[in-house]
Amino acid sequence: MAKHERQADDSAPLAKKVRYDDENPQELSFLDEVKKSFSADGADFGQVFLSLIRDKDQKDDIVRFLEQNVVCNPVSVEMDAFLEDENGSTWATHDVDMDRAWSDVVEQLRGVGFDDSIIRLLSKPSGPQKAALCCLWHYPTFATKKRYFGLTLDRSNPCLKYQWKKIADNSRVRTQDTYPMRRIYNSLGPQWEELFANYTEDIVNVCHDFAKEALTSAPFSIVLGASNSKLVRQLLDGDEDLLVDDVSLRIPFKLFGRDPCVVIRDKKTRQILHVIFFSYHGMWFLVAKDPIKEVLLLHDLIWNAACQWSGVPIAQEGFFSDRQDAIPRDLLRCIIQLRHVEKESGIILEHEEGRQILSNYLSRPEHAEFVEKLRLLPKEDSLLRTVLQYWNIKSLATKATKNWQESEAAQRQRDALDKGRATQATIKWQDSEAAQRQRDAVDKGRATRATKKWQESEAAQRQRDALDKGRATQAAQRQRDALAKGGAKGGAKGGAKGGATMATKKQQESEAAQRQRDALERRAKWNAKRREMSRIRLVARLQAKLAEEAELRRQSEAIQ
DNA sequence: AGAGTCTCAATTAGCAAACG
DNA sequence: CGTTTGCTAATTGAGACTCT
Repeated sequence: MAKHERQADDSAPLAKKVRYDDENPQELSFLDEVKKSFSADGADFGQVFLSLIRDKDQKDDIVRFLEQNVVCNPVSVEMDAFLEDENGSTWATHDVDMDRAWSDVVEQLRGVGFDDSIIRLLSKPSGPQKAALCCLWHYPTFATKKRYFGLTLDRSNPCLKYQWKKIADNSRVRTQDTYPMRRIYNSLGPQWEELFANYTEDIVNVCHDFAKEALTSAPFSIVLGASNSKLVRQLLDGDEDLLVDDVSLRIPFKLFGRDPCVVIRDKKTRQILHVIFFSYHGMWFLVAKDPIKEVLLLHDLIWNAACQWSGVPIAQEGFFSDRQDAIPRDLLRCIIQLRHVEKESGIILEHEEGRQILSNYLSRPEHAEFVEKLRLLPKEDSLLRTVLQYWNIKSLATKATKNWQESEAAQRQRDALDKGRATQATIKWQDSEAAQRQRDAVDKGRATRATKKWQESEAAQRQRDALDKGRATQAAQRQRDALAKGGAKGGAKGGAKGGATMATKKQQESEAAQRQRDALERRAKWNAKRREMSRIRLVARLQAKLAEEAELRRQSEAIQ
């Protein structure tokens, strides 16, 4: 501790800061950073975005559109409260108009063949029916705490969490899935056909109508993901009364092959009715596609402008841009997440897709050898699991180094493991649910070994061999001991007199059975006592050890 | 003397934490 | 997530050991 303070007193960072302050009295704000990056201008994010628009008339139209009042019925409930209601049998209410619209959709889906087992997997839009901003996502997955009767703005899902964190208050935001059916994530999309066969078209139509209603009832929208980007243009292009007008921007890249903004006009009056932004899906921020700084900045700009114009408070102006350094760690979280889905569904992620997600990581020269091995992996084997195992090998290598073993982290782990063992040995822990689960597991293990399948398995054979080996070792040891003692002692064992007492009368038989039962009972009592004693000894041993180490630490600290 | 316990080995399953 | 260590308990069985 004192060391740290001394380091701080060395005032190296302080000196640097003073120098920095002298040269640069004002640190670059995030808005300035965005402006500089796109050579743009403006006093806020909305103005900066407008300054990027190439067509002057289009820009003026948008400015006129922005002067209109935003009509909205914000919700007044806690929008994530539904996550706590684990056994609810219907969807949480945010807004009565939305409830009406939603039950209508549910009825339509029921009408085209959905039964209750599928209905409960539907995810209802969050927020008001009449919203200032609409965030349109693609479809919900099983990566959630609330799989039945869930809502779209679900912060227990890694992707939706991005919206939850970016936006401080979603009460004016309608967050909706184009396809509200919970499906296992797949690169090919939801694949309705396999589930709904002949009804697919009807179902898709219901979803599309609802999605279109969401977009056309809000003045501003953010549409997420490549599939949605294509679909939304299609839906609105197909409307006779509407005109989709691309907004050309002065930026050096495209999103989904286009500019990330369109305005929707009334075909007759050419008046702007909606402004729609396109954004990468949350998954894009999770995986290690090389995150070009400008793309991240543009996402912040789009979301900030959309929020500003619709009167929605932003939590972090630079939320997407600031994530850059977090990507390596998030890649692992992402893989764990995907592996979780694999295990749950039993469906293995396509190797090609996995390679894409990992492309950044795998392209590093130190992994070349591993990449070669990965190429040979049979396609029915999980790529994710293989990668995790690879990571695990590296983790073991680290732990095998003297450096790690002597580190504080290693000491922390040793202490923690001791502490864990001590808690497991306490009476309190043994009464806990975890202990019960463990006991159940022991039973389960026993049951497994009782099966014919296990007994005929290779593992069982290995066990039998090991037992034989153990016995042989013991026999050899005995022989050596006997020889060492001089051999004379080895006595005649008692003869086999078992058969002689074979009962001839029923009474004798029952008495023998009784004796046997008594013996078993006595044995059980003894066992229990023995377990209790060993438990007490263990607790004492561990506590003594912990106390000893604590004392040592105390002493060494005192010396320092 | 006889009842009860312990020993060797590997395996089942779970828990406590750490790392990648 | 997957893997590690060292603990919980049980199983196999024969022989040695301990307690009553």
